Amino acid sequence: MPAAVLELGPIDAGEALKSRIYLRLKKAICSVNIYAQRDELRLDERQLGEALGVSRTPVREALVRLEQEGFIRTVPRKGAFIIRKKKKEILEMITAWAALEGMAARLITEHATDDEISTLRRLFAKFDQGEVKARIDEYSATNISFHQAILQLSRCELLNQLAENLFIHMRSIRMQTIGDRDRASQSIIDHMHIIEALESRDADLAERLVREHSLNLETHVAQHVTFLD
Amino acid sequence: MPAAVLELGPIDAGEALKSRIYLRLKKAICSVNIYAQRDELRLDERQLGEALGVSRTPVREALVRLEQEGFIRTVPRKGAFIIRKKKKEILEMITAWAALEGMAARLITEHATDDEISTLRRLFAKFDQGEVKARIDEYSATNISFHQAILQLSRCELLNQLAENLFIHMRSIRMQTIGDRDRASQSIIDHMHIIEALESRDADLAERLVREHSLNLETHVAQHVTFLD
DNA sequence: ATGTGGTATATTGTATACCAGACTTATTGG
DNA sequence: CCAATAAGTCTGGTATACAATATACCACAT
Repeated sequence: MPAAVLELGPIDAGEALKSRIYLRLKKAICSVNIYAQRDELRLDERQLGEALGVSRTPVREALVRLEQEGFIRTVPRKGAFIIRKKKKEILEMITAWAALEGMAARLITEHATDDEISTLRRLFAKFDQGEVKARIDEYSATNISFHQAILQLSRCELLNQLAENLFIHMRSIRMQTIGDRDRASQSIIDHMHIIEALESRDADLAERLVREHSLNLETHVAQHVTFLD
Repeated sequence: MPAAVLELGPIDAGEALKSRIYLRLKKAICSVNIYAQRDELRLDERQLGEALGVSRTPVREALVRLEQEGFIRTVPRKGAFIIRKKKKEILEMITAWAALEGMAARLITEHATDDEISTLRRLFAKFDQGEVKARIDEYSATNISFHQAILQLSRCELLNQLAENLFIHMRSIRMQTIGDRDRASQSIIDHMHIIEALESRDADLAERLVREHSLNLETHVAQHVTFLD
């Protein structure tokens, strides 16, 4: 008598508690506007464990991960504090981001198909030039999608991952600066030039445009962002 | 009676146990030639704790950090295994490295003093062209110093840190490939061109030379390194 | 002989207990 | 009243105990 053959996917036994706690905490930390608080928020292990219904052990392991990623800072015998990034650090992140995304653009000119590149153009199809300012929130989301798409199309997992890690920290900055002056209008123009460079497979130009686009943000933040520090 | 004033360096009470364990394990992992082993090495928590004279708890927290940095992989209920990098992953690391170091070179042309740049040249003063092959180990060390110096002179802490993390994983690769063919001779020529570009404050040229130098390594690894996978 | 299933063992995941350092507060001496 | 010190509490660091699960081995049945 032959055994029955059932279609069974592997059960999700994995994802340990510590990983789920890590994700929960990360989301919670990212959604707190740290810069509105007067001083750095402390995370109490016992309190967190109680709130999540677990013991301190997995909470601590999640905290170690968050520390390693730069979200929190643990001071021996004092506790874990959500890090408030210094302006200098934000600027450095944008610099590193510029380097990574520039390389991604270069790779796209070498590896991506025309079809893939055309998806970038379609992202902005729903925006007419004039509309951008009116639908600023929607545009901000599209803007973020554009940059993530660049990284993904590079087909370089590591570039994507490194940039994503930086991006999480910069997310709030990006959203708060997109509305400044006429940055949104300029942004969409830059993006179109980048797309054109990618379409014409001009690696040097694409890299330069992407880099300069990011470094413009850096200059803007350096000059006009005041809520840091 | 005045208390005696003793010259005491600050005791290393700060650095928590988990951090010291982390460093020890990291060093140990890096010094193992993983690619010589037949299959992935497993790290036994209890055994490690016993060897270090501590309990499993701080060992586990060190392992979490190592996992997050990509040195090990922990499988639930099975343990922690030293990761053997795939060739594809090594190539991606070199790509990301090229992007970061290229940006560092660009920053140097903008921020570094002539004096700082001249320290790069002095690194190679002790090598005559012909000598390089003979003193290959010494040159390999100098080579590594050169690249680290580029990152440090950029004055961008983050670039330096990101690149350093990549570098640790690539260290063994770099040392094993420097001896191949006439890579060492070509290397020193490339380095001199890079230094010249930095001295003439040509940002675009310096970035390009640095990037191409790294991407040459990538091509070499892609073509000639066989002990991965 | 081989394959299936159960049990024993080893090892990780989680919880708890205990310790040490830091901050707070109260008390005492000036 | 102020300052300094000591005690108490709070919190993180570490160790240990307990639970869950994977692996290996062995017995039994086919």
